[in-house]
Amino acid sequence: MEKEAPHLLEKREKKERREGLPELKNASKGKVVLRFAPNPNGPLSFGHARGIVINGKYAQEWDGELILRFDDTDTVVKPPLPMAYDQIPEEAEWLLGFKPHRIVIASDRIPHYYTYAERMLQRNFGYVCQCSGEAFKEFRVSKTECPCRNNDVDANLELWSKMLDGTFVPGDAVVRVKTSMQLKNPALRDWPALRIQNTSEHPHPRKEVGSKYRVWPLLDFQSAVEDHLQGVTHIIRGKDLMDSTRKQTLLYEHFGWDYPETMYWGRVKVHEWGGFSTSQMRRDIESGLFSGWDDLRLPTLTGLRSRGITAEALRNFWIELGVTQKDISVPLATLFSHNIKSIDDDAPRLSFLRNPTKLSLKGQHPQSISVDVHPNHASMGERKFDLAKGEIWVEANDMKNDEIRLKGFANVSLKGREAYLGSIERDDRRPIIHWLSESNAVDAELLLAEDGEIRTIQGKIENHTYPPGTMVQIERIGYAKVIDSTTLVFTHD
RNA sequence: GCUCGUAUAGUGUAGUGGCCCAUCAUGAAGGACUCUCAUUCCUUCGACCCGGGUUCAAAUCCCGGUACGAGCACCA
Repeated sequence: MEKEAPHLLEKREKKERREGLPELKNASKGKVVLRFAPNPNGPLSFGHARGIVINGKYAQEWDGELILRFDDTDTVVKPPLPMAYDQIPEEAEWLLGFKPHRIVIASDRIPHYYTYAERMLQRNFGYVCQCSGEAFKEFRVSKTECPCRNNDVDANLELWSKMLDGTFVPGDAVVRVKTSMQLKNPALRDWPALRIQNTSEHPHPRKEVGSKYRVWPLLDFQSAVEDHLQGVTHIIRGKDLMDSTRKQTLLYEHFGWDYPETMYWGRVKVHEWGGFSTSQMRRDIESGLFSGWDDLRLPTLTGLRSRGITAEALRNFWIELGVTQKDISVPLATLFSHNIKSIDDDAPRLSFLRNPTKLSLKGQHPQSISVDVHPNHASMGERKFDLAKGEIWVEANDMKNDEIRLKGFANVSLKGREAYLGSIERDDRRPIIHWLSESNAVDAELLLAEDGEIRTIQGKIENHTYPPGTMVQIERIGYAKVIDSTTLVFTHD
């Protein structure tokens, strides 16, 4: 047996747990093109981060390209926000650590979409439909073909020109892709590809586009054509777009193109946030409910960033969730644990006192004492507390015990507002508290997003010179982000 | 209603017919270290939706059920 079938004797290797993202099908090094296509109707949100991280990670792993595409083809329902065109690329770069390789703006590419729409009409796999939405809905449900379906090519071209020249107004006509009205899935039956928008009343917010076009492609058509034009090889997106894939595949068959490989992820909810939409956030900001897109309470990328969540934490978080099609609900604690891993090593320790109470030191004490900036990294230096005045601050809450230890300093016995110095050595298990010397304490505020509100906690902070944006750990409280020398934003425990 | 999809510990996740009385993370509990309620480390807890079938063998394949989600927009 050893000679004839040695493989049967070999102990099979223990399967190893797959690390990172699942294998990309049909991929070859250097030839992968992916895209992330948000509607620029606001800055990026937490959910968008998944699209950027996953697509970006694959692009990186396969030495390919990531396209950032603005799907800004709606000027009425979800009109784009001009600032988003600048902000999104910056946010994407912050999150990825590299710039997207290409940026495509759909509203710049309308002529291309017209070209393919005309080709579709000429080859007779598309038609101009003058039925109302209601009327077509009935055809769709009853699997019957609408009369417009039998227009000949010339008639369609004639109607198409009326769409373009303004003879038709929104609702008068749309261009449909001929699939089949017999398709099992109603969503796929002769789906709409282009429609008319009233761009005099609702101009496109980009000045260079404005009211230039009346006819605009719908997502499925625009995206399908653009993916082909850009040579996209893999589409990874939410599973709510599964039927989109099926619609687009039918269009690709008409054109004789090959559809990219696809992967989908399910819906993600965050326990603590529930649902939110870009449009709703936009209204709430405009009405003054939130201070801006970077409001600490908002699940936008910029909001999370201002709260102190790092790009690295976000990346690791989304990669850990992977690309499963399950609909999931994650607790913020998961994101926070990634964030702690990302910041703790570099976070200087700082004291912040809530309800500060002043005590006077009684007994012999040194003029100053020094403690580490970071307990695990002596290289980060020391901070020095000046004790010449013999006055210190502690949190009122910590005065419940009379016998306490001032961290890094000495044991004290409390008698009212007087603290009698005891052993310098730690010789018992009394509670250890954080404290500040009077001369090193500055009035300060700790901002905290909680239950949809921003609470301000007044207190005393240890004087420091860390630049804005520095992530610090406030001892016994949690991690925070430095706004200025006397303001902190609480990140998480 | 029609169509599509998903179902593994509290929460995520690995697993594509035998390595699985099921991986890893997070969480919870306990402990070690530590002059922070931090970090790090250790231990423990805890799961294959239900019912059939195929097979020598099923978390893995098939059928049915159930639950949840999505699409059926002249939104993206």
